[in-house]
Amino acid sequence: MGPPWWQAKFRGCGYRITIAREVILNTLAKTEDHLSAEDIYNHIHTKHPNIGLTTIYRTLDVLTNLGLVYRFDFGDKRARYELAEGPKGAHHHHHLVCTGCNRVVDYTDFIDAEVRLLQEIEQVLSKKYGFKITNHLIQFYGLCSRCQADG
Amino acid sequence: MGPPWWQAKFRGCGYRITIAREVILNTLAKTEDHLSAEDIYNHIHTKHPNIGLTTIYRTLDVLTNLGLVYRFDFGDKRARYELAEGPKGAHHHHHLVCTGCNRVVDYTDFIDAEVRLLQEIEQVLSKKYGFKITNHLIQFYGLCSRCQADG
DNA sequence: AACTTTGTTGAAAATCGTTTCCATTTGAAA
DNA sequence: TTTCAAATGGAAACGATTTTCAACAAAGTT
Repeated sequence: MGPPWWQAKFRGCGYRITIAREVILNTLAKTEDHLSAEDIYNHIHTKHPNIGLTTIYRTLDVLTNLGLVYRFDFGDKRARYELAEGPKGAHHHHHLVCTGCNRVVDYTDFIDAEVRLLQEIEQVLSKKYGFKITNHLIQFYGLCSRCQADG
Repeated sequence: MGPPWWQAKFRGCGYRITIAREVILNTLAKTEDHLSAEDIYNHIHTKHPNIGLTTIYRTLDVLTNLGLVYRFDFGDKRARYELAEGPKGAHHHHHLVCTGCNRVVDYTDFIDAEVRLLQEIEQVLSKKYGFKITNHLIQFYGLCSRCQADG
């Protein structure tokens, strides 16, 4: 197998491939969670004490701009990141967010119907408002069973 | 006509009706824009120099918790607020956000289809994940015509 | 009317995720 | 290797939002 799948995309944009970037990307690839910049820092720090938090923020910016990573806001005042689907990346999903404890559930139910409708809408909106639509966001908010119980 | 429609909801929760709250609510009711806390402060400040920014933040919290106001994040690092539909409030809509200039377009196209699908999904997700769903968010992101032109 | 309880307020200070600055290091093309 | 823009870490700056705290005001209670 050749070099990691994302390196091509990297080179094409004048970006360099560095250890920090590789480590950060791998961290995101290996988790199911929705990590914040600091989460990533903590995951990495033992093995790579020389990678600073600033670099993580900068790298996440780059990755987001490249479309390799999605940035989310789940209401807990910090950005959270998720690998966009790569070759064998996670399947497309949306989020169900608990407003009580900020837990996030990924769901794929109805994804097809959602995406189908979204594409239809995108087409209409593009034309009507002259937007070039690149992305969409769907999230549901509510209370998870535990938070309902806690009152 | 009786007292403003929202006062009932207010009293029922032990909240008091104050000038600040009335002014802030009226400001939101009179605009088409998506105002930030500071925007509201600026709108108000000439006529009500005694209403501080802190009060605005606090009031917006209260209004959001009461469900009278929705809080949005359009990616410009500050919360923006919009009156929830009241008696003759704005009709239900979703947002189209320009990632270039952060302009926001309200659209109502397909709203019925969107809401219908969302309700279906909500029902399934509620059951499957034990969530009590209270809210949803749909947004499209892209470049407005002006920002496309600017390259 | 005086008192009490409790919600509300403004100003200033604190918080905290994120960015910026800047001197130094590093990747990769020539 | 030489070269040079890109990338980095640490410290300082930023900026929206929250917290603190003492003063205030609205309803109820005597």
